Amino acid sequence: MSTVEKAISLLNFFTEDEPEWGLSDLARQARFDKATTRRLLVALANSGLVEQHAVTRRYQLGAGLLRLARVRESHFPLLQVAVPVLREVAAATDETVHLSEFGARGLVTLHVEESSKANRVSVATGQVLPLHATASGIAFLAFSPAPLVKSYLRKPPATFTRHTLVQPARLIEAIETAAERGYSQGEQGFEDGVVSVAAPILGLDGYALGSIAIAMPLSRRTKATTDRHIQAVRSASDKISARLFGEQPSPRQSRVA
Amino acid sequence: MSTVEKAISLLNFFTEDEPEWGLSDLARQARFDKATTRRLLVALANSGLVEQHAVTRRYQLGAGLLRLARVRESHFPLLQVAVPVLREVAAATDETVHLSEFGARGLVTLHVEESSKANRVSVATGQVLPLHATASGIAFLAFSPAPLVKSYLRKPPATFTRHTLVQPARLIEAIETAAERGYSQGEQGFEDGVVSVAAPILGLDGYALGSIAIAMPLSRRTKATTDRHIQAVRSASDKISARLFGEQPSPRQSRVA
DNA sequence: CCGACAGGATCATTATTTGAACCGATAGTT
DNA sequence: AACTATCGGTTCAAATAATGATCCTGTCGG
Repeated sequence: MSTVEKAISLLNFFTEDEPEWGLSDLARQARFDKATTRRLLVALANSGLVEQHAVTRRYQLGAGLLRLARVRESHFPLLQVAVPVLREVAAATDETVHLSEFGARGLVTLHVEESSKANRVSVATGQVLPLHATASGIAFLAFSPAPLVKSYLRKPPATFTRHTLVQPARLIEAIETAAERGYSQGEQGFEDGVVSVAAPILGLDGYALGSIAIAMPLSRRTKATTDRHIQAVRSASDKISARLFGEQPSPRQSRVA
Repeated sequence: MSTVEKAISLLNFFTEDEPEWGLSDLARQARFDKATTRRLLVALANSGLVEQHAVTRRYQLGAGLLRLARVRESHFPLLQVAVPVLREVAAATDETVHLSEFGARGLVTLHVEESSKANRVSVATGQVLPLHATASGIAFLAFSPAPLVKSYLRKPPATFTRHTLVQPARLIEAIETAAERGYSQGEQGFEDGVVSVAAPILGLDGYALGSIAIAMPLSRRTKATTDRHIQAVRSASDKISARLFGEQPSPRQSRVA
């Protein structure tokens, strides 16, 4: 881990739930030396990525992030474009809808619109979704370049529930079905009692850059709702791609077999 | 400059106007060695702060920034709170309104609402405002801890126009007037032909954390508009503080003399 | 008054970063 | 077809920056 990566890894300890850290606390949590942690924080503070409260001496994320995030969004307005669409879908289905993007850390949840029902599926922003165990992941893989899929399949997949697909043959089957149909279905692969449908969000090159999914408790599933969700998730994904690029990218399914 | 600071400084080359960079270009611009630049970019990419386009090999800001910016905003929603207020002020005055926050780099412009008039003042987000030469800066200094003000006054101030206040005595006078009145007025101190009024945005500790300003071309100034702008900027600043903290912080003027 | 823990500073040791040179690929130019 | 100029990316000895045990100081609660 390079020094830079260490410094940035500190940023990831700041969350909605714990937006402020004291030096010693953070050092313990990150398992860095206190002096090291402090030097990294000072560097981050000099760059405006964190700020230190003058009185409490605690650290929090800095204003510099706002500018950077804004630049990113103005160049590639995924959130701006997708969030309203997610809202629509959430309103229409009243189930939890989430958007994820594939990046260095994996398939990361970027935004969640939760159902208003008491019995609902909760997903945390920032959470990394295992590709083989979630509908989002399968939808993503189904429209990814073959090398990426193959290299992912080489690693032994983690088991989360009794339903997690772990045999490569079954996984490949799921990916191919999703590639044919343009959407995927999750069957309690990540969490017991949760089912979901997902569609890829395609980039201009025709490969998936992320996915959108609707998740619901198994207890509420019926043929009718599933069908509606499939419709909703597919048209939402199309809408997002179209609004991002001004045109509909032509899909490039991965042929794994 | 630490390695971490170098890496983060690379991020600042990505702007609305130049959101993508090739390796060699960026290395030249940042005056780092190509190998160094690449290692830093790889570290940033591993952390999700930049992304590399698989085909063009060019780099752009990454999705990780969105999550971090969101955490920051949910903890301290300055933009969420202030932008609507700025919009109101801009609509009411039809002049350029801008918000700045004090951080490591200085007083940084966070958001701008521009006037709809053809002849208007333009301010760039991300721009650092010299404290002694702008209304925003004076308003900020007038409500800053005395040590900060004193250490700033020690440095010889830069001259931007014939009107820039550079004599310490005059500067102190301006700061004290602003502290008394609760707002400051800029008289072409930074740019010829531009006048502005600004008010501090107070933190819970009573010290300024930034400021809000209305800027207009000198040619449009009248006693009446100035008075309206002063009213507007003061009530906007109060509103922002109140919405941020749920109460009105009691101001702490700096006593410099 | 004391102990515990906080944030911060120091500096010899150590490990990471650095950059000139190099590679292979691509795109004009002659 | 050969030449040239770039590009992104890699290598490795030399140089520099990061590290962490230790110390300092202030604050809090008992």
